[in-house]
Amino acid sequence: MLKYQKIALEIEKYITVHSLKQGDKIPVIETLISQYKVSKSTIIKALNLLEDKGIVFMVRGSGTFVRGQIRKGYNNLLLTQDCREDDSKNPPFLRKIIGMEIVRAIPDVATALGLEEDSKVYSVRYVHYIEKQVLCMEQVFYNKNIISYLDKEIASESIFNYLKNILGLKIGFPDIYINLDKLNSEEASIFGLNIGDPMLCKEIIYHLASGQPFCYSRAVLNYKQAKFFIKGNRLNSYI
Amino acid sequence: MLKYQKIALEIEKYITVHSLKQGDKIPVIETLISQYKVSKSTIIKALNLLEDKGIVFMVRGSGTFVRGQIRKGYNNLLLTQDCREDDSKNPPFLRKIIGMEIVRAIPDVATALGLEEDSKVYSVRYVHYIEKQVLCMEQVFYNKNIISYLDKEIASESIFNYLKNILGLKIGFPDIYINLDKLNSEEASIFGLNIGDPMLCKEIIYHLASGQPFCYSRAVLNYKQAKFFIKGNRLNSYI
DNA sequence: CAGTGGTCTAGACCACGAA
DNA sequence: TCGTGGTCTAGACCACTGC
Repeated sequence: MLKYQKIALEIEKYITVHSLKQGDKIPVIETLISQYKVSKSTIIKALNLLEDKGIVFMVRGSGTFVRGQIRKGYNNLLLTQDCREDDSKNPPFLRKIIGMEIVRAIPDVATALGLEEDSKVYSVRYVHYIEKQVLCMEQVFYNKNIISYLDKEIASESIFNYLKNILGLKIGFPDIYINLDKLNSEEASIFGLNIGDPMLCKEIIYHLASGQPFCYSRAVLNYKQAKFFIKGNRLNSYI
Repeated sequence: MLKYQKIALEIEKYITVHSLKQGDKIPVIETLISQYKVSKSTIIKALNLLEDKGIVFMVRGSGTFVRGQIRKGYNNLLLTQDCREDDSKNPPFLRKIIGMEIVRAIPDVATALGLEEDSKVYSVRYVHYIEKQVLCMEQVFYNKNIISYLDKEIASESIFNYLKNILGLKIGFPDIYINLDKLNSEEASIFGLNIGDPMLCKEIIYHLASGQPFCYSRAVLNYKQAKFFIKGNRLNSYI
């Protein structure tokens, strides 16, 4: 683990153990330099990392401060393809595989993964539950040329860890798409909602570090649970 | 304008004028160093900026490459409180003020802006159109202690430019919240949709660079137009 | 093993906020 | 004016990709 990542983690821990709240100040850069015995750039890089994650904000001439918590019940839109973060404050989150097969890519899937139509892909279907209520139905496609082997056991755990640790793949960046529609009859019956009720469709295309897309996830979410937040940064403020 | 920002802009322009596509390589860092006559760190900072904006991705040992374009009809979720980016490829985007007044903050607004209940705030209501169709209804609240004067003329233009350039305020970071619901009768009639049809509610709390919230926007969007994308980065990939 | 991105350093100098 | 964050430099050294 790199120095600046490690320092970022420790500062994050510092904020937790001191129960710092929105607006509380964390030690100044000079202090952190002598505490961690690294150069100024390294400290700034660590703090920038925390700023990008929405944990602190830095004010020139004044200091570095803790950024506020988010409304209850909202989930980080950027973090996972899941519907809810699984932390101790929220009710437990459950995921079940309801099917895994090798299929031929339909046009949408082929486009997302940059493949020829009818190429072989793994298809894995999940249902996500929260307190026995259906939250989200997800279908995930993996490019079989890249992930040559997959089974139900691997798919039940963290596939991405398998890809990283066992296959040695390097995960890069996701493209995320959001749109709205009405539930069809099949979806409505699974969610226990009515036909025509709102639903949110969240599609994610994951790329390897090399830029090649390898995973396409399409999730349909129960509108009552589809609550998300994003902590923007300076970049996102150019109105 | 800072060196690294300027260089980032020029590289962005370079990509445009050379019509570079997904996966195309841009000049290596050494080349950019001698071209712009700056240090390596400055070039890397410029490229990191472009990477954060989702314009390029960098692969160690290999090079820096252009990141792909996004599906048509989808809008950047992070960029504005508006519903659609106003570029030449999309149909023109129109915004109309339908009311401006000074009101007392109701609890939701007071919480968002960190004010006492019943504090004075500006309320500005907009309707956003796309090709004569109603896209989005937005109500924006400004803390009157920070923005002491506002009028309809200013509110019709870019308020944020007014805040930056005339009032000298420094804009910081936004908190963005997304949730779904059904249209009520009033909303349905404005959109020309049916009661109970889906809608997306997008709330944004804008903070000054000092961390103080100064603006709270609540927008209700036509579900047929509520199509968004986000270009994630490495950070967003820890599944 | 050459080419390329990435980390880290030490230090000069700048820009901004608060007193 | 002083404390604090931010830019920029020059260069050493490291880590990964692809030939």
